[in-house]
Amino acid sequence: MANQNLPQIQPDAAAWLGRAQVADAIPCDTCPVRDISICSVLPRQKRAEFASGSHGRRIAKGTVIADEGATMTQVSSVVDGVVKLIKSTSDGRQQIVGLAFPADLVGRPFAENSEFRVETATDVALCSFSRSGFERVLAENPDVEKFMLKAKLDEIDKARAWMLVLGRKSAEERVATLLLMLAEREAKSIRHEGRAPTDVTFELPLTRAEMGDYLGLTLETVSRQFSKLRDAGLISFEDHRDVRVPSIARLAHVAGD
Amino acid sequence: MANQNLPQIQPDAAAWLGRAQVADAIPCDTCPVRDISICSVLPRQKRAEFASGSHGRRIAKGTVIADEGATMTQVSSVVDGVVKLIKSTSDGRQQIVGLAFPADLVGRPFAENSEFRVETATDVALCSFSRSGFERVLAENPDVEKFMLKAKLDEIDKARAWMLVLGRKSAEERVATLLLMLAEREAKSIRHEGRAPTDVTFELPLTRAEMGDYLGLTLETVSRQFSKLRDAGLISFEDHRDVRVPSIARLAHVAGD
DNA sequence: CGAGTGCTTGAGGGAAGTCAAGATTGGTGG
DNA sequence: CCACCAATCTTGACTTCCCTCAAGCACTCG
Repeated sequence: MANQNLPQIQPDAAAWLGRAQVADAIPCDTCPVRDISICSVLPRQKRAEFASGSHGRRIAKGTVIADEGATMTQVSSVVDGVVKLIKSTSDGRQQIVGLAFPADLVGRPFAENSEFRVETATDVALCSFSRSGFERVLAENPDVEKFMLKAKLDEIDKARAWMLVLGRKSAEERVATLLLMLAEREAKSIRHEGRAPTDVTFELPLTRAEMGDYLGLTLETVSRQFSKLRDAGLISFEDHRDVRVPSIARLAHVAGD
Repeated sequence: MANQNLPQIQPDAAAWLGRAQVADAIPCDTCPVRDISICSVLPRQKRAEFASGSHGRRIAKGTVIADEGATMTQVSSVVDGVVKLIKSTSDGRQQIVGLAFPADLVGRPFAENSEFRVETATDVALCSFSRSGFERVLAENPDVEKFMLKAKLDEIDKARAWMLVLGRKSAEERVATLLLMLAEREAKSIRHEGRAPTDVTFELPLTRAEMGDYLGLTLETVSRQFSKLRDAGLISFEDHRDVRVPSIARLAHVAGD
């Protein structure tokens, strides 16, 4: 019960930002999510403000953007990487209650404090508004508000779908469900010419411990289920981080629902 | 694993509506949620349309308003009673992924089909728009859209908070968390003169099986935990449905987070 | 090359699930 | 009004799945 993967030390973001290979921010016109993120409905001038001098600014893996219960003054769009939303009990158990992928928004308009810890799972690129600035944009641009409402309605559906995973699925089904979600995301992202592939290879954005925290399992159970799925031929590994899913359909079958 | 509380037969709503004690709908001007529901920002004329000739129309307990995956043409505000949102696996396991209380909205604008089954847990009173009508109201009334966005942002926070319950809490903590939620709701509702009480008595809106489905437990485990909490003096029963919580604070302590 | 981090695997235990039997309650019809 | 039936709830005995604790391996980075 008093288990879990306690908060890790947070690296020095400033130092990280100085590292050569990540110094460059992503400009709007080559932004990978410019057509599907909130920017697609943002007036040109507001978009410039959103990116606020540092289009797609880089944040190191493991950086805590906001603590649970703490003030959060920014609303951001994820341009690249994965962000974790984490809730904890007083005795240190923690649960990842959401993941934000590119084009998703993190931050909470109309509320002073964050309901959960917001922490980068990978190196991340963000575009940010101040919360008040974002609220002003919402009030002045009906299209933006409608976009946000639709996005949040989708987010609720996804959160509720995950409640079925946490409440009723076996360890094997949970792990398969997560892999399926990542595999489908990957398949969709590479459906350039023609249809989406059924055989995909991708890098896991989370450690075993993080996957446990997302799935309501321990890291050992996650590891065991990976081995089981590997032995059953449903997945294979290059190394611990790179997975191949030869048949998304077969994986979906194991995932349950 | 292949457990769970299968769908019950749905009573004849028409017959039910004919019953004497429930024939009367609730008119707007005595509506218990007129100041806090979406009606508080709805123009007078739209409000009349929302209630559409049958202000606070009555629906029998156990009625399925929409099936998982089926078309849902209405968006409704709960005036009285409790509505369950249920997701299922193919083999019949089910999870209540949300409860809608008075002033909450049920239904999904901007989507044809419902992501989950929507079913009344108690006798319920509703006000409804057609989905298309509701979308029009949203487009034409920025205040309404803003109200909806804020409501949905709160709903996401609540759904995420519940993910911590499902992913990381023990059976005892889960049951205590549910009781705490209901007790706090009750305390808030009767804080007429002065402050909210710390000792409350209320009727459980769900059966043991339904509570199990909400908490990711079996009905037997829910029952056992009730007995345990009773023996510990944290709750007491009039009968199986009426609970007294003598100290909300003590219950909150057991609930964890 | 040693320390740190992340991952895997094994052995054992415990919390919750499953199966089963009764008790209680509430609704219905005689 | 009472008797019966179905639904709901409680409790017990047993089982199982996942957690806990522990050891060891692989890879990366000073």
